[in-house]
Parts: sequence; C-alpha cells; structure tokens
Amino acid sequence: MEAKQEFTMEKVFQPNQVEGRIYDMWESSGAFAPVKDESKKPFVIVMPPPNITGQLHIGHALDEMPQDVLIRYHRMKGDPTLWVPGTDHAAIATEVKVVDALRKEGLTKQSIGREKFLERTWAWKKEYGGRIVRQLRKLGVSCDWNRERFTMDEGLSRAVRETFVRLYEKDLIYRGYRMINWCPCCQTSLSDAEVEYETQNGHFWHLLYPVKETGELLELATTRPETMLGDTAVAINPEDPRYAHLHGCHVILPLVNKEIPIVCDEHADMEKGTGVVKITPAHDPNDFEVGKRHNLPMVRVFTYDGHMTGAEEAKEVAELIASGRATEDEPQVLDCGKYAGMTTMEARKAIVDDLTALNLLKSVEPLSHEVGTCYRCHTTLEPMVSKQWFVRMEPLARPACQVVYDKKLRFIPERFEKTYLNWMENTRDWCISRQLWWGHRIPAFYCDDCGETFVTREDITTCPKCGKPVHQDEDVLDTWFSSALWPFSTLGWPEQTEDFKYYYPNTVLSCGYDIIFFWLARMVFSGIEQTGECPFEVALMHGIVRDAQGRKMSKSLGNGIDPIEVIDKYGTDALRFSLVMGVAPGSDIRMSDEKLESFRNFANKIWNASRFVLMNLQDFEPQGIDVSKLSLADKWILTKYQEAVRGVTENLENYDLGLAATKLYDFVWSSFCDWYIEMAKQGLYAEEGDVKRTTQEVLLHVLTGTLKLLHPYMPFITEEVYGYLPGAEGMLIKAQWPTCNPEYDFAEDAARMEGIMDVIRAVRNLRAEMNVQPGRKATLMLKPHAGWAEALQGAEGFFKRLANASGIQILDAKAANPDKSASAVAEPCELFMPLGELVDVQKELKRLAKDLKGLQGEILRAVNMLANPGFLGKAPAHLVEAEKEKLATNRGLLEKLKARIEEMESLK
RNA sequence: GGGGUUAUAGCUCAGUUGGUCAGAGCGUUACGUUGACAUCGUAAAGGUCGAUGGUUCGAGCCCAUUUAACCCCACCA
Repeated sequence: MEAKQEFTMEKVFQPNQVEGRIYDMWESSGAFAPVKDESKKPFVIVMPPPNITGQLHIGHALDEMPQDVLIRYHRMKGDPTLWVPGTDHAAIATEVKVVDALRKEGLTKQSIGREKFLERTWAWKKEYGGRIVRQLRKLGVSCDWNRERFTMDEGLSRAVRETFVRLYEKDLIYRGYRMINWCPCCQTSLSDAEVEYETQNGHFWHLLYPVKETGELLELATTRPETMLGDTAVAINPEDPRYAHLHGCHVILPLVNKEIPIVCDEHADMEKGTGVVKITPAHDPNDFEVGKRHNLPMVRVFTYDGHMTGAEEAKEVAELIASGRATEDEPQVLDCGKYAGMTTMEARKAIVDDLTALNLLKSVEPLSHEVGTCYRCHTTLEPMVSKQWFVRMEPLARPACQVVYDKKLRFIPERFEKTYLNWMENTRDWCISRQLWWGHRIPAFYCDDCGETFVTREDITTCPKCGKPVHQDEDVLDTWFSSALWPFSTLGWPEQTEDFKYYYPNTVLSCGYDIIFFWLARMVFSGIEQTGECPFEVALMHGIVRDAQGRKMSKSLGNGIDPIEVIDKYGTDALRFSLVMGVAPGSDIRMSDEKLESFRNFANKIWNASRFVLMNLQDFEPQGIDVSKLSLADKWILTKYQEAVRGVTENLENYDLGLAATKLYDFVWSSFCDWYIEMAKQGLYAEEGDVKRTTQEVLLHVLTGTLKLLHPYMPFITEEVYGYLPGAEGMLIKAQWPTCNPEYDFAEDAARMEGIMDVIRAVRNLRAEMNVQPGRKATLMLKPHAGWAEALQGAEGFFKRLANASGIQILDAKAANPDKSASAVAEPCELFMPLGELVDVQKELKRLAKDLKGLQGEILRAVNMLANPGFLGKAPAHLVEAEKEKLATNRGLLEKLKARIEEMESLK
C-alpha cells in the first residue's frame, strides 16, 4: 500500500491545480479501458463523434456528461465498461473550411486539383482534429482513448464501402434523376434532413398566360417567377368547372413564346388561388411528380451555381442527349437568352419587369413563407433535378420502426419515440451523394466505353465486361452515411472481431434531440440492416444549452459560453454538475454564472467537509464500525446515507441522472454537513476514546461512500479527496460502487433523531423570533411527551451545540410551566425558554396564535379525512392508521398549546 | 396542415408509478467572527401548482376542453 498523501488541503478548493494531474493519472493507469469479463454483460457507449473542424463548445460538455456519469457508474459497479471516442470527418463542414482557407491564399479547390486538395484537408485534420480531442479531456471524460476512431480511418472506410456494396447488391442503393435540394453556395446536393426551413418574406406573383385556342388569359400565381422559363405545362383540376372548356388546350408561355399543354391533375387545388398552377418539373418537387404523370419534358433553367442557363450549356446537354449517352431522364437545358448568366434573383426582377411591360403581371401580394436553406451556410436552396445516389428507405425503415414498437429500443424520455417514428414512418429516399471531395468516395465505376456501372469492394481500373478503362464516380458520401455505422464500425466490423462480438450491440446511445434524424435514426436502420441487431438498447436524449435568457447560443448573438473559460473560472466539476443536476432528460437547460457559482460553492463545500473530517482523522487507523457503540446521531446519518445509496443507485439505473444529482446535493449539504458534522463535533471532542473513535469511523465511512456516489458527477474533486483518506486504496475511479449494509439501517432511531432535530429547529426559531442575542445562552426546559425523556436527556450536548443552550432541564409532566418564557410544542416535548423580562407577552401570544392556527388546520384536515367513509373504506390501511396516529399526536399538541396560550393570557 | 413540449415561490427549475405536507438554488429580509467552509451559518417572508370541467375516498401528478409561449416535422403553387 502506497503512503497516503500528506495532509495539505488548502482552505479553498483549487480545481485547476488538481484536474490536469488527476486526468493524466487516470489515463496513464489504464483506468479508462474496459476490464473484459465474458461472464458479464458489458456496458457500452459510443461517443457521438465531434467534427474535426469543431472547437469545444458547451454543447459538447452537455453531450458528454450523461455518458461519463453512466460510464463511471457502471465501471464502479463492476461491469465491463467501454466508452469509444472518436471524431467525424464532417464532409461538407470541413470542406467549406478548407475552401475558405484556400480562398485566402487566392486559390480554389479546382485550381489545385482533387489530390492536392485532399492533402491539404488531411493536413488540416491533423492540425485541428487533435484539438477537440485534447479539449474533451478537460471535461474529464473517461473514454478509452486507445480505441479512438475517425470516420475516415482505414477500417471505418472499409465498413463504409462494405455497407455501400451490400446495399447496392440488394438494390437498396440506386442512382437516378430525382428532385433534390441543391445548395448553390456549397455546390452540392443535400439530403432532406439537411434542409433548414426559415420564414422569409417574399411575394406572390400573379401571372397571366394566354391560352392559344381561346385567347383568354389564364391567371396563376407563383413565388418564384424566374422558374417560369422552365415551365412545360399548366395544370388545372379535372373536376374544376371553371376550366372544363380548356381540357386539351395549350398556353403560350410568355417570354419564351413556347406552346405548352394544359393538363388535368389532382395536384391543382381548386380551393387555392385561381386553381391554376404552372408546372416546372425540373425545379419543383410537386411539379416533378406532375411531370412524371403526364410525361412532360423537364427543362432546367438554373445552373448549379445559381445562375440562369445559357446557350453553351444548352447546346452541350442537347448534344449529350442527342448522342444517346445521357440517360433519358436527363433534363433539357434552356438557353435563357437575355436572362442567361444572371443570378436567379436578378432574373426574377428582370422577368417580372418584362412581364409587367407585357401586361402579363396581374398583381403582386406580399407573402411570408417557409423557404428551405442549407444547414451549413443558410443559403436558400434550389430544388433541382439531378442525378444522385439514393438509399431506398422503405425496406430499411420498416424494421427500424419495429424495434421501437417492440420496445427493443427504448427512448428516454419516451416522447422522442414519437418524434422518431413520425420521421421513420414517413421518410423518403435518402440522397447520399455529395458533390464534394472530402469524404468517402462513392465506390462506383463507370466504363468509359460501354457505360456500364460497377460497384465494387476493391477499386477497378478496367471494365470487367469490355475491358476498357473505367472512371470512378466523382462524388463522396454524405458524412452521415459513415457515422450511421459508428456503433459497429468502431468495433472492427465488418470483420467479426472479438470486440465486435463482445461489445455489440451497445447499451446506450446518448445524444441531443437535434440529431435524431441525422444520426440516431440512421444508426438504427443501418445497424439492423448490416448486423441484424438494433445497435443499442436505450436512446438517452438531452436538449441544448441556452443562455441565461433562454436563447439559443449563436455566433451572431455572441452569447456562447466557452466551456474552457468556465472550467478555468469555476472548475470542471462545477460545470459538470451544473449540466446535470435537476435536469430532466430531454429538456433544454439554461446556463448562467449564478448557477455555475452555486455549484462551485458546492464543490467547495465537499472540499471543506472532507477537510474537516480529515483534520480529525490524524493518526487514526480505521478498524470498522462497532454497531453497539453508535450514537443516535451516528445511526441517523448511517440511515440517511444508506437511503442516499439506494436512491442514487436506483435513479442511475433508471437514467434519472438529474434526480440522483439532486439527492446527492441535498444529502451532502443538508444531512451530512449541516447536521451530522455539527453533531459529530461533540463526539470528536469527547473525553471517551470509544466515542471519538466511533464518530471517526462513521465520518470516514459516510464520507468515503459519499465520495463514491459523487464521483460519476464530480470526478476530480472526489478523486483528489479520496487520495487523502486513510484506508482508501487505489484510485477512486476504480473503486467499488457503495452497497448498503442492513446493519446500518436504523429507522426508529433515525426518527428519534429527527424529533430532536425538530426541537432544535423550534428553539432556533424561538430565538430568532424573540431577537435573542447569540451570546445569550438560555437553559431549555423540556417537558417530554411519553417515551421521549431519555432521548431528550441524551441530546443535551446537541442542544448546547446547535441550539445555543446553556443546558437543558427535563420537567415532570405535571410540573408547572416556567414563567416568563417563550415556548413551543413539538412532537417530542413542550419546550420553554426562560427569557425573563425579554419575553414580550403580546408578541409571544401572537406567535403562539400562529402555531395554533397551523395545528388546527392540520387537525381539521385529518378529521375530515377520517370522517370520509370513502377514505376509510378504500385507502390502504397503513395510510389510515398513520393519519389516525398523526391526528392523535396533533390533538395532544393542540391541548398543550391551548393551555400555554391561556397561561400567557393570564400574564397580560 | 400534422406532431410535440412547457405553464409550480420575484427569477431558473425539481417533484420518479395520484396518498400527509408543494420543494431546491439564486434573489429578498433579519441575525451571526461558536475550533471545515463568509465560495459559510441560523431563521423568515413568498405559490389557491395557467384556466374550466371531469375521473377518484384522495390530483401539481390521470382525462377532456381552453388560453399562452416555444419547438419539430410537412411539397403547398
């Protein structure tokens, strides 16, 4: 056994002096690695991988906290416990940053080429990817850094490729022209999940299209007039009587002067506007569907960088189509003529002007509507028809719903089940190709000659069919495609590694509710499809951190909280505790200096309580508690402590992390510090060695156990204090989770102690109410109720120490009440505090009247309850009994109180 | 348009399956240098648990309606 550290505790806890040292000690000792035991079920969590571009922010801290608490708890419980950390390559986010950096050097990614660009990005990753990982350590996370993974590691890339190939082979991945969300700024497609809707103020433009056959002007409305160049039809509802005469007719598309058909389609809603809707199949999701139903041509009028198409591009595509090398779904491209090259916004204005000049703009009304924007750069997205890779969702979603129906996957809190199912039951195919360079390149190869597509596990250079050269698809995969495999790719899958076999499925997945669709849902269906099992049993959700006013943190508001600063100022433990205590699962939390301060104070309270105990443990060798020697106070704290052990353990098992933390806070501050330590002083300063020794044993036992209970929440301070404890071996992080000893439960004695505490509180109250100077000690006269005499007599020391009494005097039940004293009644006794002339009879009467009123209210309530036949008949017997008992007690107290009041009245 | 959340002391929130009280932190007020801690201690004030109705012997907790705020999802021209 190594020598204990010398007793050198500072008066105030200094987190920054211990945190780094302790973390290094944990890490280098191998404490974070799981202790594998095939006979036990492991407890496994994979950490949501932060982006390599990221800097640690408060959201990460919130994200890690529940995980670290659970991990530390299970580790102490003796479960083989694994927490896998890692980082995400974040395709689009990272690429944007690198492109930005290039721009500052006057470069573009095209100018340096794909290979150089990737080199640059890897260099970037090397430089910044480590930063977040270092910062995470400051939070005290006890994950197994030896298993740190990166989504673009070789092994994980193999998992991605294997998954892609398997899905392709099962026809669950396909390539085709579909309506996708296009970001003209990032110049890539996005999945539906990556669209963020924003309310924007726009206009509703009412246009007039001349009907060829009748010459009338057909009114229709649009929010995006620039798309009209790509209209290939106008739709009306087949049931609409207003337009029955137009069936089979055509309109002349203004500005383009092209004849396009009027089609009948359910999509045209008779209730909306004029009931006529323009159809732009290449630039609107609904119109795309209408176009398919009516076999309408698709005409693209926007370039991929947000401008109007021109002659050159039109010609190019036309030739491609003519050559037969384009798929038949390839949209035509319009030469927008005078509008070519304009941005879409410029074109909008020009087109509106031109239509106005032609008297074809009937009216404009302001309109506020939801517009899709890019979740990375918030540019307004353009719906575009584009050739992309998709995951077929329907067959994957079904089993992913089933595991939730079957409760094989449990959400905490439960309500997120609905959020999840709502999405999973309605989700559409997932666009997984991105027009980026940074990421997993799509393993599809196209023959330059025969045009055949090959999706392969290994790269190929020649066409297996005709032997001609092939080229690989230029695009990379959605970054979420790889993170969807995280629970098993990090364990070595697709190899059937020992780790994979033992640690998969994981136990818990903890993340913010904001990434349920991006990540959690996709892990579930990917896991089920690839491994046959739901990747985790419990989805533990948390909210987001808000500022003191409840606002989201954002760069523009500048209200972000830097966790590193917080840690420097208040300590990691305070930050950790403030992120969990009293927080209900799944709810947002507000962060404020006041809050952090109060938890820093809590840490300091723990520190000083420990310091006190340790000061009184010099030259003390623990030998265990001798139950026969325990005082009432000892029994009380042991009972309370065991209650805390049971409660906290139960809460942690149920993932009620916030409740457990609250219990600990209360136990430490109120029970242990405010009461027990104060009472223990009597024992510590006692003459009898036995009494002192027993007190020391109890203090040490309870403190040690409490540090263990606190450790998952406040690992640093508890580890530090633990190092000073006599009899504590090894590190706290590896210590055994506390269990209860049935010999230490003393319900009756504890209740007795509570009674005495009530009397002490009553005395304090009296003193405060009567404005008794602290220096003035009074003798307490106690008139015990049946059965309390002995306990009260034995508590004299407590009254002296805690109630500022000079001593107590036990009065006979029949004795006369002392004159000129303040008084109160409590369950154990009537108490009198002689104050001589200090007693203001009027004031005292007023106070007693207040007590009387309270007591009478209680009695009335109980009487009513007991007079209710329903209650007597239906309530559980023990509750009825308890109520009766209480009523009897209160009646007794009432009598005493009344008598006392009469007595005082007579003194007036 | 669909779904969800919240409404409890001045502020921020707890309250686990309905059964005694409705609790904490911060703030406020009055005291306080009693041998761990002023990053502290003691005491106090402060709420008809958003509104209405219902179920029940009993509801902050369950049900219905309603008001207000917020969030998510949704292809509405």
